[in-house]
Amino acid sequence: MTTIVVADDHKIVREGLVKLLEGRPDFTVIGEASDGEEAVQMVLDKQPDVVIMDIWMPRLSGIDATRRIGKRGSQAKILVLSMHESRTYVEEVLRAGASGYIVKNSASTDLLQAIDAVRGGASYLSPAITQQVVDAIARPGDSSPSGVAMLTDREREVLQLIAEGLSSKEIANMLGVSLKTVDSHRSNLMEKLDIHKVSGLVRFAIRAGLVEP
Amino acid sequence: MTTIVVADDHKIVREGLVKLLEGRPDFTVIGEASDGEEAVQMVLDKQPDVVIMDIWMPRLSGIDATRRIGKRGSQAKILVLSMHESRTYVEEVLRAGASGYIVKNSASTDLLQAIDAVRGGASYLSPAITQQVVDAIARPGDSSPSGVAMLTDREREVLQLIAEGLSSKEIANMLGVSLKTVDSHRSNLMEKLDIHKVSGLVRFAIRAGLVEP
DNA sequence: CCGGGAATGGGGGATTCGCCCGAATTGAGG
DNA sequence: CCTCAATTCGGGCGAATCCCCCATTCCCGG
Repeated sequence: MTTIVVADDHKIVREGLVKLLEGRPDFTVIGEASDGEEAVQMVLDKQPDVVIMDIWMPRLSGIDATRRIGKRGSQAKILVLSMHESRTYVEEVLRAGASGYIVKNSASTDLLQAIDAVRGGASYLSPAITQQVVDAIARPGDSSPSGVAMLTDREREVLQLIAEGLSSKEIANMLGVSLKTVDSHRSNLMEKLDIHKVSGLVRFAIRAGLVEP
Repeated sequence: MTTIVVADDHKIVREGLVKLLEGRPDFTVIGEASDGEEAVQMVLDKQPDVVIMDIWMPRLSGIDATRRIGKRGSQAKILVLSMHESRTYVEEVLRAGASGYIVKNSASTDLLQAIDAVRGGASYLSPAITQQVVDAIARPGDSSPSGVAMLTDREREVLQLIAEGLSSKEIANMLGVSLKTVDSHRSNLMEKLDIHKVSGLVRFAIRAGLVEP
């Protein structure tokens, strides 16, 4: 028996995934989350065997959620679901602690196969991206994917929320911290990225895969 | 004999195009422009038969430049060159008055063929995107390209420059108008699009194809 | 010929941003 | 144990943004 949590901001996608998973009697979906924060809470609460995590999510990206879950000591295996095949995402995701990366183009049988793989402690990467990962390993020198790696978890979160259009005050309320703290993070990440305008931050966040265009 | 103006912000691309065009003795490149403003001036000045126009350009996008050239009564046929194959761009471009749309992936023979076509008063669309245009025509109901159509030329320019990271003051200097005028345009376009944050404007401009991510 | 949209310009004010200065706490790692 | 990075929070200030109000000029279409 394998217990599963599904995290995706699109309800229809979630429902479709659940339907797919119901095809396997030994799979049980024990929870659904519609954003990163909710996913983290749910995983820590219900301790599933596997988490199917969308990479794009409001409030907290799938990458950050993955990072947090790992940091809190959960044993849940995380399988990241993405519509993109570019190398930068894959590296970020794996560095964040995910066990698998599967593109949304994959066949449903691939998804089931991927779940079995990560459940058993193995890794799973979609065929479409394995080659790119191999390429990345082949030349580890240029490991500056886009600059996101320079940022801390909190800074990445703040950057994402800025790019989503929230003001510092709104971000402060959402994260439950002071306006001044958000302002510090904003200053620090601007310094690190050497981008000093909102417009530049938004474009960077899009390129880095933190928000949708 | 066909006279041609080439407009592209990348020097190497321009030079490559010129080399390609030199293969045809009946083609003469009579000018090169590195941005939209320069392209408009040059076309009005030299009255070429055909303009090869990149869709991405600083100061003034290829779409806006096309729209202006048509408005000034020039008889030049405009062939838009783009690296993107998505439908929204094509619609915008054709609505702006271009005679052709060719993707940068095309073979050089296709480019020459396209020039001949527009020179003769015909239209040319890259094979890769014709199907998408047919689809768009098949269901004319959803003719809400993205909202850019609601904006005036000037507003689109200002939006592009905002998304490129310029402040209102810098935009005013670049366009040679008052800060207050830019501020007016900014307010008006935000009202029209119902987007009241810089981050939202940047994402919109990227989706609309005005700036690169 | 006249209305209206577009572009131009201006005053003023509330709010936010960007950056300067500072400091306390916490936790991971040498 | 001690250090350092991360995170938290504050005060203040100049600049920029955003949103009102307003006017003039020009040009296009009815």
